[in-house]
Amino acid sequence: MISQSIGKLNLIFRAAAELFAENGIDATPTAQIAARAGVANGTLFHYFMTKDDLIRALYSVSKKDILGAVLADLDEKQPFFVILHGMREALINWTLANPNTARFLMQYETSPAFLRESLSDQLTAVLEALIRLGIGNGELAQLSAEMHRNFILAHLNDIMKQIILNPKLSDDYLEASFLLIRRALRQDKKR
Amino acid sequence: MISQSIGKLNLIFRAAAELFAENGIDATPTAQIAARAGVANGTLFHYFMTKDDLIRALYSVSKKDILGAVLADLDEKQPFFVILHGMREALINWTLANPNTARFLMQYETSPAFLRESLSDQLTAVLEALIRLGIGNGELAQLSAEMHRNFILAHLNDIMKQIILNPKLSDDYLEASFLLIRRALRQDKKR
Amino acid sequence: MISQSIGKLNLIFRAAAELFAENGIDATPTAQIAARAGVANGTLFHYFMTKDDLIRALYSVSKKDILGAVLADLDEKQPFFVILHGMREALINWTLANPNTARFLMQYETSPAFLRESLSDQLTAVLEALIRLGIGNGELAQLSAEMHRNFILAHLNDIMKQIILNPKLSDDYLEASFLLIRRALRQDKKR
Amino acid sequence: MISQSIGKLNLIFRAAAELFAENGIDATPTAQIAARAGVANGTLFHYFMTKDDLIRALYSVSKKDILGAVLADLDEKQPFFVILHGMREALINWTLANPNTARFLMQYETSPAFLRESLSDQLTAVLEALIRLGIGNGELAQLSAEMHRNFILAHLNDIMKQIILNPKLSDDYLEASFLLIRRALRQDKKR
DNA sequence: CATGAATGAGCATTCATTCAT
DNA sequence: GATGAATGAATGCTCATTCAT
Repeated sequence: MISQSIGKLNLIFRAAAELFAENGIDATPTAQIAARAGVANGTLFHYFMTKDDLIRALYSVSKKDILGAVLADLDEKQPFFVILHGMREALINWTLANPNTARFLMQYETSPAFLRESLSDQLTAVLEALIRLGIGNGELAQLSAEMHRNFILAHLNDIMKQIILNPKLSDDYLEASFLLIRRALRQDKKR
Repeated sequence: MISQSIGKLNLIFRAAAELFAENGIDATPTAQIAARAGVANGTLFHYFMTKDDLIRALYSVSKKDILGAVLADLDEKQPFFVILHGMREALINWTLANPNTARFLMQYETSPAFLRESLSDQLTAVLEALIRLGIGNGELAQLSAEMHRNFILAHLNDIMKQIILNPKLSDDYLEASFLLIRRALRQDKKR
Repeated sequence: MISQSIGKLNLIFRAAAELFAENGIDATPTAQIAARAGVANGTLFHYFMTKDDLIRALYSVSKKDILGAVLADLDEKQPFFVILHGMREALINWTLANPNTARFLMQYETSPAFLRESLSDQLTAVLEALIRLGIGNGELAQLSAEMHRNFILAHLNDIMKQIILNPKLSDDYLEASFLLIRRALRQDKKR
Repeated sequence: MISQSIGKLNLIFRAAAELFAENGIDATPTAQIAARAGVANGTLFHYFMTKDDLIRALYSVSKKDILGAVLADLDEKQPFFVILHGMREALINWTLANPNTARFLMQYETSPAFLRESLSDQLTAVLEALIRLGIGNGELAQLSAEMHRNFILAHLNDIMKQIILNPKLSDDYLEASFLLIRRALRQDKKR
């Protein structure tokens, strides 16, 4: 057994994401997760005290992963829509590479348990900072940063959902839809 | 027994919507639904053969209700954005009046069970028809009806979610956000 | 509605016998019996206070019916084996005509509830009387009436089971098997 | 834990046989079986996926046991009726030693679920082979092996039932009843 | 008599969690 | 750490029985 060990913990995470995506979080027994991960039933509870712990840990790890991907290589010197386009592209690629995790995230963030927390994440903060810059330098319309942010987040969320339902979404469609965002948010050329 | 009978079936529907919204669909035992509805446990299964049947029936009824509200009083003679604005207003009012049902709908439509069906509803059809008219008479940009439709549905979905999280969302905010949609989709004045 | 009424009670009896034979006594819900009988659920409990009452009543009626058939036209003047052959023939015909009731009887008489009673019926009595006559006049072997009786009852029971499993049992087989009984029980010709 | 462990599985089998014999298969809740076996409710379902699985497994095990007992020490060199007598004795002893299992077997083999299968077991096969030998060497009457077999099986079944109802059945009775079988089946001395 | 909606105790089964090995 | 047998509280569902109409 030289080193094929991905680590049981990661095997569990992977199995959980798969099964949560396929059958739903509540509909997935821990025994099934352990089985697909190839570990014993009890092993899962060595890593996570409760099933809920596993869910929250998976959420935390996944969120960090997706944010890392979206916020990487972010060059604040670029124009706003160039940055946004890059972020969106990163999001799309991550979703294509991690469809199960994406589906798990969408599912979890709609659950009553999660909505009660309704935490604002790092993306919100970065986005708002960029938006303020964009409004300041005349790229974006004179609207509240909140409005811009919500609009953008709604779009990103929607794109993610569409990718999940149809991974072969054409580049043409994606580019055209980005144009709509741009038209909505940019400062009017004249006056 | 003067006449306070809303009917046990509706009591069950109401109780289910409440509890599903509060605690989640899977986290709600049928016994709890029956208790809150004020009926015996077995009565629930007199109306619905399984818990899943109840869920689907509630979804079906709720969907019909929300669509009825949104598509009522629809005057096709009006300009596109006037119609759209009216539909959005109806949606907002319905959501404010039926917050539990709204939360149930959002939850159910994210579930793997539902995504497998991924049915397109009456709203999709009506919207596409209106969009074609709008494109035809120059109100809307020369983009695919599909693109317009997805953009609008994403917005409506987002507004609904925001209303649920914050029912006191200001009219100013709502009007401004509608403007963004309009800017994105309208035909550019000048060529 | 001139007179097609077989009477709800008999409809219930018939439906119960059918379903008990098909699926087992315990596996048959009263609701199903009522449904097949074409009466309302509650109606069944107008005729029988409990399901158990229905079962016992059906047993009582069925037992009377089968005994009536087997003991009819019994001519005590005839030789023992002629009488026995006639009784067996009546039993076979009754079983062929009432397969469901026959299956119900066999099922019920094996149930722990019934075995606790272990009542001896009219057939036992009649048989023992005939046996004593047969022993007396030299037709039957000099064995206890109990032994003869058990032997005969075991055979009748077995024939009934075989008819149920295979209604087309040939006459040749039946006649040959009767010969075996006769050989077993008759008085040896020579001393 | 010195060694009194009979194994939970066997504890469950034993408890099930007892309760099935006492109260009937359908009338026995799994919770009661688990309780009498001294294990937790869930443990039963660790060994058997469903109650029906438990029933079938108990039947399979019991049938193997009784057949093992009846077919052991079978010396084909002996005359037919000596062999048959030995088999019957083994059956009687097994029934006396395992009354609960015996009652369970009789109950189960009368159930509609079982009758649908109506499998012929190893005993049938062995018996038929012996019968053919017996017919061949002139011990048995010139009748079909099927007829002999059914006659014998009916008798064995009846003896088992009598033992269950009255374990103190006298040896005299048993021997006399065996004589009847012999008279029925043996080849007539004189041509 | 007849109905069938309503009841609730009872049951099979599930599953997160524990723990001795 | 790792295992998986064992646990028992929780849950969906069944069904004999009741009763108002």
